Amino acid sequence: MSIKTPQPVRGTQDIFGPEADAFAHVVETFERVRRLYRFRRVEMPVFERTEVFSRSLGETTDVVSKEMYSFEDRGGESLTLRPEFTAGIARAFLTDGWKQYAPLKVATHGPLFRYERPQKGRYRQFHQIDAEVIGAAEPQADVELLAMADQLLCELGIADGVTLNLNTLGDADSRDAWRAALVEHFRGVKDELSEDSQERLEKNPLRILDSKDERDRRFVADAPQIDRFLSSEAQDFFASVTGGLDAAGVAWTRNAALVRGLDYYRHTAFEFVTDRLGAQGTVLGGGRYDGLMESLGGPATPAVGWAAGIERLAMLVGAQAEAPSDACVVVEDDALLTRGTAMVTAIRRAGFTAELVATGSPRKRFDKAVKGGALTLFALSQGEDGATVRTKGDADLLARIGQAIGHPA
RNA sequence: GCGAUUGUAGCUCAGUUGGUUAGAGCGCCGGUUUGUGGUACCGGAGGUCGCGGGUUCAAACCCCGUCAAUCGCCCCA
Repeated sequence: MSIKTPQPVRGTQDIFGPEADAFAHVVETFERVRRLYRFRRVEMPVFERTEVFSRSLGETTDVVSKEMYSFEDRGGESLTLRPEFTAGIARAFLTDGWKQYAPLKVATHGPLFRYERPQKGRYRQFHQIDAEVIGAAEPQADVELLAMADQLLCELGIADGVTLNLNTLGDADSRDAWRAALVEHFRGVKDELSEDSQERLEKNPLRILDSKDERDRRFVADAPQIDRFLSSEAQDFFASVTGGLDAAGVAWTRNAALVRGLDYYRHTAFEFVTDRLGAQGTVLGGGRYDGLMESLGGPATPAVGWAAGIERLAMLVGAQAEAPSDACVVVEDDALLTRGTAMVTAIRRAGFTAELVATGSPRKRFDKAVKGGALTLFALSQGEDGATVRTKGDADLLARIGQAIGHPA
């Protein structure tokens, strides 16, 4: 009587009907494209020891302290629901000896969990597709990965209005020098920056570059560029990536303000961005993370990868109209229910999609079936001279189904 | 963590300056009509107006709190 129905957990979603079909379409397209590029499928655990993520992300960041779903299991072990794929795959590469397969191209997809405030295209349980190349130091790996991403977006039909923003963070030395120059630059005008950016100056100065505040934008425009600090090796690497993209016919735009917060990122950083999703414009993002394996206690191992939110891709794809049923069997007289059951089963076994309508007022069942939108109808009714089957719909399909189930159309 | 907006039937929404028994469309259930037929009509079920206080003779409506959703900020692996 007074039992309260449990409400869904904040930030979770129940995906249904056309939206669920759009979701499935994204995953199916990803699976197909990933095979074209010969990326191998991996299935990963949904949870890991907390260190897998805390070591790779850095112990002190907000990300680790506030935005992970962590809990203790019965043995007192701290575990965490995966907030990303990369760290878990890197762990598996080390613990499962996948080095023997290097360079290893893998792809996966599934749910991820982040304790964040939900908003458009952002949920606490969300879903990503993911692709990684581990053990490949060459810029060709970056190019292949980006070409695959580009092809995926094209095949999903959402490439229009989506642009590939590309940047390089250089190697570790380049990056450190650039960072120091940025801090110096912004410290000079600290009082004129937004409150948020004054904080960022201490915690995460690179983030000032993509501040949305007008007060910051003026100073971002003439901030020092990474290019001035790139070693010649880093310049060569980036030139190879852009050259490869041009050769592959992948359009890109240089975005010198595109950064990554974590130190393990090196060289290539990229995001496919759209203006059609409000504040959550990044549709697919990734980069080269040559420094990650060492933070997990492994040997220096170059790697590059990307991930994309399935929900966001599905929103761009748009709700998919559900395919109509090939046939609908209508039982207009309850005496014919067994016959209707036999017929609908036969149709399905013959490989046609079919629905059975046999409930509610018999007189209204036919209308209900028509509204259901099936391509053909088989209506069973009891007349003066016994049971009759009336049909309606696409003549060719009626004939094929009729033949398959041994019933003349 | 912060801000804005929104919470009325299963869904989409009306609801006047606060005023009697809170409505419509769709959907659902039943009946009549039609009988190769997506029609039309009649009827029915379904709401503690998110929740809790307050103001008032009287609150869906005004005030406070709270919860939730949406969008944005922060953050973004």
